[in-house]
This record gives sequence, structure tokens and C-alpha cells, in this order.
Amino acid sequence: MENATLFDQSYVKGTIIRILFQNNDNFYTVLKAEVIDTNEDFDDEVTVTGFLPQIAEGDTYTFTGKIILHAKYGKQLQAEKFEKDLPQSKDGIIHYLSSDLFKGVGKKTARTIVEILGEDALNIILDDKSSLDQIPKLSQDKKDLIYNTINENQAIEKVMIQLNDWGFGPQLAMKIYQFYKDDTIRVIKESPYQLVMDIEGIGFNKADELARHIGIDNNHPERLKAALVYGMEQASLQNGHTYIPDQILLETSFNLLTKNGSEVNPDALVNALTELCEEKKLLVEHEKNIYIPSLFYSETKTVQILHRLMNHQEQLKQFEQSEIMLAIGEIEQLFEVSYAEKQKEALMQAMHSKLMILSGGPGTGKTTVVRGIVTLYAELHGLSLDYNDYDGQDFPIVVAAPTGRASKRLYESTGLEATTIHRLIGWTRDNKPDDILENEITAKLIIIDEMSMVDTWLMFQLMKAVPNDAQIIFVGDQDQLPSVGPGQVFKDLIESQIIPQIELNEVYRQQEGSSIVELAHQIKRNEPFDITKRYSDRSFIPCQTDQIPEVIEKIVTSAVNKGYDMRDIQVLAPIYRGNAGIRALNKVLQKILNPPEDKKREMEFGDVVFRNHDKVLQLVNRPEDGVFNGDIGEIVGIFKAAENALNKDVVIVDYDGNEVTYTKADLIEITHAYCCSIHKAQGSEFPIVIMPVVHQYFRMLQKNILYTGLTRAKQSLIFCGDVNAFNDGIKRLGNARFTSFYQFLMDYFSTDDQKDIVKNDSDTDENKENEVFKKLPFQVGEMTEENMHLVSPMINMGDISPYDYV
DNA sequence: CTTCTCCG
Repeated sequence: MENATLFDQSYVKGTIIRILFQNNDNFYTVLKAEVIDTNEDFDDEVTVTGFLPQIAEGDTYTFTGKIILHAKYGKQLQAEKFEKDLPQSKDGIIHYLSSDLFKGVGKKTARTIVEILGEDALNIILDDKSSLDQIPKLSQDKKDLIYNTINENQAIEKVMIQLNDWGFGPQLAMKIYQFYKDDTIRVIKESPYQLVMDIEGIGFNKADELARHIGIDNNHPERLKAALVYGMEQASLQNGHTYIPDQILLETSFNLLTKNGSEVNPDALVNALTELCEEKKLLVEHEKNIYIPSLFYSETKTVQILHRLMNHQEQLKQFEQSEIMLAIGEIEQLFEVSYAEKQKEALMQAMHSKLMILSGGPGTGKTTVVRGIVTLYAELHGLSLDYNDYDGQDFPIVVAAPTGRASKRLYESTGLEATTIHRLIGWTRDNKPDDILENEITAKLIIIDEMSMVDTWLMFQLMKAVPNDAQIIFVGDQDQLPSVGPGQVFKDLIESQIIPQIELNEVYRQQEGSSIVELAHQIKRNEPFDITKRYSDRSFIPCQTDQIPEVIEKIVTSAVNKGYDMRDIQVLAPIYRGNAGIRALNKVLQKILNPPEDKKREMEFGDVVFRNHDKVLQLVNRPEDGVFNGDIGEIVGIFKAAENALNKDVVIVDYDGNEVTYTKADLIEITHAYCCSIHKAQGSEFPIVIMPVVHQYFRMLQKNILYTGLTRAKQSLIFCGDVNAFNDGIKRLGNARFTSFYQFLMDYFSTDDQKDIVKNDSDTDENKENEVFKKLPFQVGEMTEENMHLVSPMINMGDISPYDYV
């Protein structure tokens, strides 16, 4: 989005010739217009795209937005604002009012209207219908007709313009309009806070600003509720909690409500929370834990499904131990590997577990074992792993992961058609997290990799799609970065120990005696270590923050002199901004590793220059080209439009032999990769990793981030910066997440009564199950007069933080 | 302060 400001605002005034495409759900429109006026060099015709209302061919509009280069269709205007040209002149209005749109209104009446109401007649009528009373000899029918017709033609646009004035962008404005339709302006004026509840992407602050403008009371229940709901959403979406204790919610909401100096009554806030729970907009459990309902349902329902699946254990085909061992031996020969004891144990376990967890840090051989499991399963069940042999029949094994890139790696390691979990279960853009998706997975063996990245909603949706007769294996590393979405599903699942689990903890990837591995283990086990101690494969170069670029330059130069090339060297930093941030370092590194030369081609995009042989990082999934978010490649060609068949400026990027073509507009999808974020590097490894660590990164200096970064190094690890920043960071656990999945698992799997409920539940059909989903699977404490005292008013809450509760 | 998926 930041790039948007790099482009000047462009406008086109034009008459619509043809509407090429319009999506009726969101009004995404592509149209051709004849140019009347523009500040761009469009010829007589222009293609305009945007979220536009039902606009008619023949109408004249002024579109404002930015010029983009579409891969297929070339230069077009992406409209952010649009305005219909109302007839401006008296003649224009007369012509308009006497047109076919206004049946029964003749030239004479039209002229009278303009004479009396003036050039602004149309707007005057729209603002106040009774202004037509001034027109003599006009029947009520005609007044209605004139008003309604102008209104229908203008309603959406007026709403959009008003929303625009209030500061909403075009897509958001259309989303708001879609929700409230003609009531938009009324609803917002009456209760702008409704936006926080109804429209994703509108926060409390935005609504509050609007509300102050309109003059809504500081203690208005809607205001208080909005702050509470927003506080909940922040807690879940920003901090990853699936619930928060009421006191924390009350405190954060109170701070939010009063930060602009307005006074808020704490009792009123507590009442607002009670009401929200009564209205089921929020849930309260254990009389103090507050949930967004969909997260509560996801956690509880996932527990039930896991339990139900465990109860279908008997459907698994059992094999003799000797038979499995024999097959494992064959596979060892086939792949020319020799499995360690723990790995063999994992293979055995996988053959007779309904549900199983396979965990382990980087380099412990999870991939090897997964490949082994697939082959062993096929061998024992006498199945072919060739898709051609199935011809329309369901393939018995499915492998999936939460990200596109992880699924690509799964494909590479297993040879199976791996997908993202979302694709597997049919989760599309339009689905909300608690929608009930109908897709059922048809495979008998389901393997999910990178489980640490699965959040609470995705876990529920996934489990919902698992059939009773399937086996499922969860694979992952609980020490990696937590899921983006709420929860810590994998960690909770492991800690509950309700599922058989094998942890691989021997490292095969790095050589024995590697001090990098040793460091990783020490960090993992909270053992003391000296980060400044020099080893052959690891060191820490102390320096100031502003020396970072210079120090990195020295390290890289010396590595290059030793014969390493840029693909071997990866600089990892946690943040983009600042003089030691990713962006700044990329500029420095490009200069060293790929300096400009006379004949070396370049293409500018925004404030970066892409140069032939640049190392680049893909930022979004492009499954059709086999490139995924996080893939690193090298620019191998830059061509001008005149030089190629596409007739467009293009950049060619090579991803390990897979060459992908980017038009100029596509360049938004890539960035320089000399330095990349630690988050993006998760799942990759590099011979040499250089990690600057300085206080500037303060917020991001946390144990699992540092751990993830340093474990990317295969041969050599070089830190630079502030030793204290590292040592402080390694002690910080990031924000601990409040989740109840673990507790629900423990409760549910230990009580016989509940097991009975689940058995009955599993016998019922889908509809019944959906019914159960709507009800509360656990007894939920509602806030009543009797237990109100348990929700403490906001006394002495100044110093409470989530850390006090964990 | 960073991170994911979904395709109109």
C-alpha cells in the first residue's frame, strides 16, 4: 500500500462506452470510457477499474485514481474516487428532467423547475423533497416520480461521496454500502460505532472520530460496547489470544475510551460488557474469561471432533510389527537411507495411530520421516502412489500445509500433490472463520505439515473436514514462530498429551559438534551460554547501530572474497524500518553484491531499482507459476517492450530453474532479498547467516524470533550489534497467548460423562452436528445479577498486564 | 513490530 503514494493522482473524465465486467457481489467493475478530459496521455479510449456502483453506459463520470499496468490489458486507470457529472447547465438539467427517465415530465415543467430552484435544482430536490412544493401545478405523483428517480440515480453515488468525505477508501466504502445499502448514511449518523461491529477493517478509533464529529455522548452504550468489541478483536487478531480475562478487557477498553480525554463511567462499561454477553456478541466462560464467540466454538468443537475421531480407532487396519519392520527395511534400501531408532518409532506409530503428532526442530529429519510414512503406508496397504492409476477415484493420501510455500516443499519431499489447507477444505475469500464449510476430505491418510502455523479457526475448519475413517498426522516444530491468527493450537495439543506423539530431537542436518546446533539447544532448554564466545562456525561482532551497514558490508565482502556467492549469504533482520532495518540493508547489500555496471540492465519501481542478477523475494502466492510467498530467486533478464513478444516491459526471475515473467505492474509482488525478515525466512536455510541484533529492533527481539533466525544457518552464523540486546531478547517470550484449547482438551478427555455426549454426537447426522455447533458445547457462565460481583469494577487496575496472569 | 490464507 505504501507504494500508492509514489504515484501521482490521475483523473479521467469520460463517457462510459461499455461495461466489460461487473461483479454483482462487490461491484468490482471494468469499463471502457471515451475520454473527455484527463491529465494522462490516454488516447480517446480508456479502461477504468474499481469498485463502482451500477453505472450506466452513456453516463459521464470523473474518475480519480492511479495508473496501473495490467499484465494482459496494458495501461488502465484504477479508480479510487468517482463522481457522476450531474447536468450542470440549465439546459442540461432541463434536458435531463424532460428525458425518458421522467415519464410525463415535459420541457415546460422542467424549465419551470430550473427557473424556480436554479442551477442547483437537482441537489436541492435531493436534499429536500418538499422543495418541489414550490413548483406550481405539480401533482404529488410527479413530485414522487421526480424525487425518486433522481434519488435512485444518485443514491449510491451520494453515499459513496459522503463516505469518501468521511475518509473511507473506495473498497471500504463499497463494503459499507453493501452492508447497509440505502440506510448507510442514516445508520452511520445514528450510530457510527455500528461500523466497528459490522464492518471488518473499521476500528474503534475511526468510528470514534466520526462519532465525536456527530456529537455522541462519551458514555453512550454503543460507544462503550464498540470499545469492548474492538478490544476483544485487538486481543485476538493482534495478540493471538483466544480469550482474555474480563479485567484486562475492561482495562484496555477503558484506556481506549479515555485516551482522548473523555470521561467514562466504569460501571457503565461493566454494564456494556454484560449486555454484550447477553446479546451473545461476546461470550463469558468461567465467569471471567471473555471470548469472541467463533473462537470459543472453534476451540470447543475441535476438542469434540478430536475425541470423536479417537473413538473411531477400530476402523484402522492393524499390521504385525514384523510386517512393518520388514517394509521399513525395504524403504531404507529404496531411498538409500538408514532411519534412526526414533525415526523408526515414528514410522511404526504412524501406521497404527488414528491421530499422531510428529514434532522436532530444524534438521531433525521430519521431512525424511514424512516421506517414509507416505511410502510405508502405500506399501502396507498395497496402494499405488501414481495419480494416473486412480482415474477419477479418490487418491488415498493427502498432504497439506498452512502456507503455499510449505505445501510446495511438501510436494517436493513427498512427490504428492500438496495443497494449502485452505484449498483442501475449500476456504475462500468470502468465508468467515466460523462459516460451516461443507467439503469433506476424501483421503484415508491426512498429513498436515508446519502445524505451528495453524491457528484456532483453521484447525477447527480442518478438523471439521476430516472423515471418521481417516488417519491424521500433525507435523511441526513448536519452537518456531506462532501462528499469525489466534491461538497456539500445536503447542496446546502437544502439552495436553492426548494424542500419541513422537519428538525427533537428534540433529542430522548440521555436522556433529556444530556450535550453532549447540546454541539452538541451549536456547531451547533455557541453559546458559556465552554468545560472545568465538567458534569456527559462529561469532558475534559488537558494534553500534549506525555501524551495522558498514560491518555487514565488511562481513559480506570477506565472504565473497572467500568464494561464496550471494545465494549462500543471507542477512536476516526482524524489521523493515530504520537505518539497520531490512530496507536500508538491502540498499547497502545490493551495492556490494550487485553493483551497477555499464551494460547491466535495470528497471525502476517505486523507490527501488531492480537490476539484472538481483536476488529477489516473492511476497504473495502465484500457484499458477509455481512460485510462493517467501520463495527466493534471481533476476535473469530485463527486457523492454520493443524487445519481446509480449510487447511489455518485463523482468524475468529464475527460481531454481523455474523462470517466471513479471510485467512492471507485477513488480509489486517482489522485493530485494539480500536481507529479509526472519519471519519470511522461516522454512528456509542458508550456508551463511548474518544476523544484526540491535536495540532498534526492541519489540521484535524475542526468543522464538531469534531462535528461528539463528537456526536458519547451516555452516556459519555471524551476529553483529549489541550483545545486551541479544541477551535481553532471548529472555523475552513475546506476548504469551491466552488460550483455553489445552484446558478444554484436558477436561473433555478426562470426564466420562462428556465422552458419552460425544458418542451420541458422533452418531448423529451432519445437520444435528451443526445444531450442536450453534449451541454451547460447554456450560457457559452467563453474567447474571448473582455473579455480577465477580466482574470487578475498574478499581486498582492500573498495573495489570497479561503477564500477570501467565 | 511482524506474519497467513482465500480469487473477483
